[in-house]
Amino acid sequence: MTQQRRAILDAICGRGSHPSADELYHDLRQRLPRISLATVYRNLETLASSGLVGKLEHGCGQRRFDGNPGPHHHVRCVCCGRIEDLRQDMGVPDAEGIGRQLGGRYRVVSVCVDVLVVCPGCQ
Amino acid sequence: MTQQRRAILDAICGRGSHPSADELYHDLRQRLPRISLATVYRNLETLASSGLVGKLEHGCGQRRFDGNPGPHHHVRCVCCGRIEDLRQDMGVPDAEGIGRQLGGRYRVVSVCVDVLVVCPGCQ
DNA sequence: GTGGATGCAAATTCTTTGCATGATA
DNA sequence: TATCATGCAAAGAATTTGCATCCAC
Repeated sequence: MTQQRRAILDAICGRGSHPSADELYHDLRQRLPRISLATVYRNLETLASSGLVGKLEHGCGQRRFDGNPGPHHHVRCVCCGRIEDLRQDMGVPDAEGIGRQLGGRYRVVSVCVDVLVVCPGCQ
Repeated sequence: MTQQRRAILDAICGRGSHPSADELYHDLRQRLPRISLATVYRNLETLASSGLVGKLEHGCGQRRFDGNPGPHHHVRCVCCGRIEDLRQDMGVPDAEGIGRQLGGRYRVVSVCVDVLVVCPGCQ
């Protein structure tokens, strides 16, 4: 756990939002002016594969990361691109429930729900 | 509706899978050797915005397109990357149901569910 | 000291755009 | 004929990789 990796983890958890690698990079440079974008990408990948952060592939061209690695869903505004966590499960079955419905041939890793909306600010 | 656009629509509907722009491009060159990748991208965008095909942003780095534009969910294998349609709704509330639960402040456009699995072939 | 992590730059990959030409209605 | 679509090539954007150096254990 290098100071860069810790700073990246702090930055992503401290934000509470769903930043892109580039946004994190610009934030981090205030604390660590010599940090490189490659380090941000490499550490996000490392942190994601060890389950400490989540990776969102739903964006328009650019990947977002999530300081909350637990299972939860997202609301994404199709106008401004902002992503928010969905607190309740909204009645969506969890991985086990979906797995049962699929009949056991698949091992279900996770269930990702993305609710595309026009948010109040964009209407 | 040019012959290129029709060929692209045929190719994506005829496949039944969820090809990337590049896969479609290579398929199409057998019929239209002079077609360009830019034309494929432009037409997929056009077809998607007129609702004739679906766009999947969930892939790893590369966008996939869907010949079935209606609302339905997907199963994606985290090993081989294959995407399949999920026929049943699996008990997931539809856009209206989610909209009600969100309390009316958001206009819900669609609900995308991605079930990440290890498929039978990859286990 | 050793192995993994870093910074930098270059390379890759996917996608979009500019522009002259060609096809369509 | 006027308009929109195409092919080609170049540009752009996001991400990854090669490599020498540096840091943590």
